[in-house]
Amino acid sequence: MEALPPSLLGLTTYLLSKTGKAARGRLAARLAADGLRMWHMAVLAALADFGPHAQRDLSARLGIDPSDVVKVLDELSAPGFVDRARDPADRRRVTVTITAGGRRELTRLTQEARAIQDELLAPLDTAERDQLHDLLTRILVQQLLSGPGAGG
Amino acid sequence: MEALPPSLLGLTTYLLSKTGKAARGRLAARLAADGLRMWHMAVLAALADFGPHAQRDLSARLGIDPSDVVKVLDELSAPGFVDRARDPADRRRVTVTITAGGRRELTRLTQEARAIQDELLAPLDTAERDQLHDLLTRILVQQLLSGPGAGG
DNA sequence: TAAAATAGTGGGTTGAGACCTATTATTGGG
DNA sequence: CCCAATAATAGGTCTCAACCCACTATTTTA
Repeated sequence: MEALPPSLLGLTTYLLSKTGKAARGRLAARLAADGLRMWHMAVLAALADFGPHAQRDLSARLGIDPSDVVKVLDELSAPGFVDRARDPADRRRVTVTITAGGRRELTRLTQEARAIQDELLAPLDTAERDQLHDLLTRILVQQLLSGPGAGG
Repeated sequence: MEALPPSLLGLTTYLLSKTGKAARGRLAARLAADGLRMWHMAVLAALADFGPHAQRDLSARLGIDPSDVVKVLDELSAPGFVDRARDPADRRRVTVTITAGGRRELTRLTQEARAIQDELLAPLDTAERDQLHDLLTRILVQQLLSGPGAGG
């Protein structure tokens, strides 16, 4: 087994990048089996957790370009995972709502994500998994604060 | 501040993917300032840590396609970071060696990677950073064993 | 009520990364 | 000595993600 360069393995940045890629890759593979990608799951999750959104609000919440939201929703509404309805109060807006089928799909995807997670985190015991989750959460929170809307 | 969906934040897979992307993104940005990408740094690190390689060996060690190695080396030899010399013992092979300039560049890149790391891991204390590094290392090691050359 | 701003949409571009094939030079086995 | 395998190389393809601009419909504002 050819070893990877210690210069790289010593960098947490590199480890994060590499394990993150593995996580993303596995998740993406499962999503692809349903013809979906990452953003599809994120949009379903946002709609399930926070209720109906105008497309613009989905864009803002998830940090995805408005024109890309359109495309993702096109693909989510085709199999009936979301409903798009013109907002009668402001007819420029389209209110997006998750359907029962969409919720079922999200549940399925979430279960599969947990299965992937169990494989990925196999070398860690429960306490270590919680620890990892906590550390990553704190990093991400800081990212969100210092990143896009910094200084608020 | 619009919150991200808890459905996603509860998945370690998602956190890994997200923080990994942040790490990769920041590192890539610094590399891009020197006209380099991830693989350039990985190749320099491999050459610095393990000495000269035939291109095929670089390909095997880093898990990068042989034809992509060619392109990366083209770009590393232009600024003089590596030397390519035909192997006299087997004239099909090209022995790639890192130059003094290449080592200097790698040192610079590594320092910048550590600076990025300090920003990224700012919310964690030293013990927590070590802990994170350890957890990620164990995940990655398992990845490498169960992944490409599994069952050896 | 005319002009400016906003929401959604369609149709692109770009860059990275992974992968694939054909070609040339060289080596080693039959 | 001929053939198969190997090393490097050139020149592609494909997907994903992240943008960006132009256009239409609608609402808000001055």
